Amino acid sequence: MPKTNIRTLAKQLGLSQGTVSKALKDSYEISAATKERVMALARKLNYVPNAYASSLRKQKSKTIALVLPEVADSFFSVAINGIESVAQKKGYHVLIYLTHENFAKEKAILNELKSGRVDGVLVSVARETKHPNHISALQTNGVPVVLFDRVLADTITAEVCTNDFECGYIATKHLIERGCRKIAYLSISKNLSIVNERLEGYKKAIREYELPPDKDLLITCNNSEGHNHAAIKKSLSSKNRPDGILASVEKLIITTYHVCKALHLEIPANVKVAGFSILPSAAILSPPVTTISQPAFEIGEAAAALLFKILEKKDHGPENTKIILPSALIIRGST
Amino acid sequence: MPKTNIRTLAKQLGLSQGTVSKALKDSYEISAATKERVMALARKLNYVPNAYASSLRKQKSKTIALVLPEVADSFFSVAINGIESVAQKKGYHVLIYLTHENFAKEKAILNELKSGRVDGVLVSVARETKHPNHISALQTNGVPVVLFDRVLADTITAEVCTNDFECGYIATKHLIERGCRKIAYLSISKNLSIVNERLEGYKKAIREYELPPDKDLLITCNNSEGHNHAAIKKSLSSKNRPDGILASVEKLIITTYHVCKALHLEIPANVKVAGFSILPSAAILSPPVTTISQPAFEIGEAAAALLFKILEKKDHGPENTKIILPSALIIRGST
DNA sequence: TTGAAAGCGCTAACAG
DNA sequence: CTGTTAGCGCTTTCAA
Repeated sequence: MPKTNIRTLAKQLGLSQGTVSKALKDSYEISAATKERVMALARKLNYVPNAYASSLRKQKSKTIALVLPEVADSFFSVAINGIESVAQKKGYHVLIYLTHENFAKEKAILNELKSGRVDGVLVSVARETKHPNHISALQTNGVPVVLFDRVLADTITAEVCTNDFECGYIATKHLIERGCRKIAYLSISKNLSIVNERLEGYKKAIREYELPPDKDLLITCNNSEGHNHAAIKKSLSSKNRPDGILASVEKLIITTYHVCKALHLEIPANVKVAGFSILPSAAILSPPVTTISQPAFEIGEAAAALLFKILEKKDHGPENTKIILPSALIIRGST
Repeated sequence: MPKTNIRTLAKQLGLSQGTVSKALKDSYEISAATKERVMALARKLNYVPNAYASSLRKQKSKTIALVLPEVADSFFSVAINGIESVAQKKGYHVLIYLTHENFAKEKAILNELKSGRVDGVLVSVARETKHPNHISALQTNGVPVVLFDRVLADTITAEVCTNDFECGYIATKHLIERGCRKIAYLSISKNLSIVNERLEGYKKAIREYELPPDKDLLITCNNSEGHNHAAIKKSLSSKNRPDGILASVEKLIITTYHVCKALHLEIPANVKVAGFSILPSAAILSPPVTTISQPAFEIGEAAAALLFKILEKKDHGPENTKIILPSALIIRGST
């Protein structure tokens, strides 16, 4: 069965391609009767327009790309929902790419996206990413970019993120007020601005309460579960072990719990734990973990909405808009 | 800056479009010298081929679609990783669509995918989906489909899933051996074959141990967290409350834990809980939850690999292959 | 209100 | 080894 295309329809109806094309999109130029005939046959033959022919001709793809470090993280899974819901409403398709926190891969992916395959791109950068050059390169090619959550410092890109500095501060303050004096901060990157914002908030609280700053309390984790487990274990086994832990991402909370379990350290008696996360199981962990809970769905939604705003050029110069949505500290048993 | 395309390159090099095209794909017909010149200019002008022009011409898109009920579930997030890793290796792009368990949406999405936008489709069906008609329709249109995890009974589609019947049986048997006599099964659908397979395994164990079958113990949940919470709560509050619970999907485990907490029911003393899940936090819940752990990454990988096999028509008739990967019962504190 | 024709950027068959 | 040419299926002037 040969695919039915516009030509097939046109031939069978004794019309020209152009007329059929216009009829299919309900153009005002076409008579109601003709439209009816065209629609009827299209339905009958189950005509589906070829997406790429149309994209090629119109130079737009009705597709956006979503570039993520990973997907097995509650934040990102929920953010995808927000993004997808907006895209679906707009009739857009979503290409998903995972960088696995790898900068080279991220760069390669963004470079490929210059191909006209997408009209715009949403990015949450990898932990290894330091410079925005690959992002600017894409923008220079006429593909708008919106960063979300994992944004880059000092870029002129549109961005949606949360109040990381403030949350780092509030969470640390909370730990201090619950009696912690040696609070470890678990980072996943030395350069990621979001992680550093949280760290700066942490430092501000430390300063404010005049706790001794301690380099050993700043633990840089990475993408290897084994490495992270070892690093946290080392810290929690040391003589000078921390009595509080602030995890900058979800998986580090889980690793910390595992380490505490292995070392028979009681949470919160021996060490208090808080972290950035929207784990649905946060409240039923043993003990329930205090979290800084990000509005993941809303961030995804806002990022997608902003991208469409740029695509539709409604607003004047939304290319540099920065949107900040607030997170909330949810205190539970671990602190 | 106008986009550089093949014509631009050809003009600047004094070559024909055809030659440039061939040179770019390293065709044996082209001299090394010419290739060098073409490549050099392409690099210099940062030439990126237009994906849609090529797709239109070759009638293939180097793109697959991934149609999922949801993404905020450990199983699906990890499966995406498996799928994406295979796709990336093959140089394919991945379009992601969420049905939110809604059949009409699933149908609409699959219908759209007849547009030539993708070369193949991976589907895990919605809880509402009963018939495979919309899937066959896509296949009839020449788009191969592979179902994974949430497969459909009695289809002639390629499928990758796990040994659900056996796992339902083993998990139920385990609960019985730990002393349960009234085991509730939490379903998310009356028609989903995967859920029913698990249920049949459950029933087999019940029969084998001659426990009284009880309709009230079969609790059908749905997509509404509120409804599920209420249904489970009602059951666990009843006089005849179950002493064991088998949850057919991850989120129902979490809901069950929340309900037990609210009702002050001790797990495992008052009620034992097990469920299908690969929650990374399973071991640090309070108490750690016994799970039937599916090889999510491998399932995703296998599904994608099977799809590519079909696309490449290597094998003879893989269109009807059924692959079953085994899950494992991981016994923890909740039972 | 409809038709004719050009062309989006690329590929592939065929000719030279 | 390189060039010419004819589309892939659709949209969009412009003409009728």
